[in-house]
Amino acid sequence: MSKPASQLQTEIKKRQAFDSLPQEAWLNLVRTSSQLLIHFDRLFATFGLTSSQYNILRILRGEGQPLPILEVANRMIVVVPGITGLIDRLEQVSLVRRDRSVDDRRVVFVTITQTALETLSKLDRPLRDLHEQVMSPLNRDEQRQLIQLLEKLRGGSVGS
Amino acid sequence: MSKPASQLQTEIKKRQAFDSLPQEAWLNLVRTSSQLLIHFDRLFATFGLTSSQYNILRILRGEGQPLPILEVANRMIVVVPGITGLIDRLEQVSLVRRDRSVDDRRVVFVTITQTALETLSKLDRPLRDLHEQVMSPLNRDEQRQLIQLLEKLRGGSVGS
DNA sequence: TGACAATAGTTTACGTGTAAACTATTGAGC
DNA sequence: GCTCAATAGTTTACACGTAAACTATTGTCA
Repeated sequence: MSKPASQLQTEIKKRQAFDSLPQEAWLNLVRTSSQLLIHFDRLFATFGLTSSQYNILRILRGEGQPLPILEVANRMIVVVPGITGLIDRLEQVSLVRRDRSVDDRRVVFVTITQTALETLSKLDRPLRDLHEQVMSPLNRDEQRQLIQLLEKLRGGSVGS
Repeated sequence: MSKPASQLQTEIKKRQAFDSLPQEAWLNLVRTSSQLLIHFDRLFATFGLTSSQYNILRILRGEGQPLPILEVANRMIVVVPGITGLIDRLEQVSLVRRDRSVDDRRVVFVTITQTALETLSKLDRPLRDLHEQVMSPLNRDEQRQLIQLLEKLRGGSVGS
């Protein structure tokens, strides 16, 4: 029985050591992300939103004008068919509007409503605070280091 | 118009810079994890499994003996009600078996089947290779650095 | 102009994650 | 021995994410 080799290993009560260093890195990545995500989901929930819904609204606000549905989908990590239901639900609670384009009747523009803009502005501050909070275990240098490692990781080898 | 400040910023066609460093770190984390996850999902899919299903089977194999359902749930990140359906589906395709305990008739033990063990063993090598592959943009020192940063991040400030 | 490929979006079907309410069984205290 | 809280699991209801098949519209090219 060797001493507990790593934090993650202890957390998940794993008996053996990790199969490999890459595996340990990978599991740490997934676990950290999913664990911190919970806090953001909760914040959004207090405003009656989900993460995905918030992301859509944020994209629309950032753009400042109506966007075709598929363009919204492209800017999310979301796959095409999923976007329909998301927009449906946002439309039901009047956070966005759908408008068929006159130029090309295939495309549907999505417009953010005033209500949604107000909700978003109420969310800005708490969200920013939460970012600070979850990242607070790392100082600014470490945060920059992390960013650099993740960018390198994403940029490399495995396409798309 | 300032020059593109970061890779992620370019990827998501964001106009403004990030609101803050913690936000940038956070978004990098989520995006990296979800992006790499795709590759693992695909590998599991070629064996007719999902990530969650694989995780359950792996836990059962690691344990070497039947486990109560809630114990399995605890070792996953999964919330209690979710586990029922997962086990249901695995049972339908004969990868696990359910056995009600005789000592305490409330608890249900889950047992991994021989078929599942064989599937898992076929998966071991390709999975290990995939771990290597997705992590290959980082050398071993960088992987260790990443692990250390993530552990520090997870260990800090935000409870639960 | 008439067939046909490409594009935008929706529908359907399935697996999963979350929360809340519910059933069955057990154990503890009186 | 009976009541009652706690524990193990399931059910239900809803929001996604993914893939495949489908509709509607447009553009191309002969």
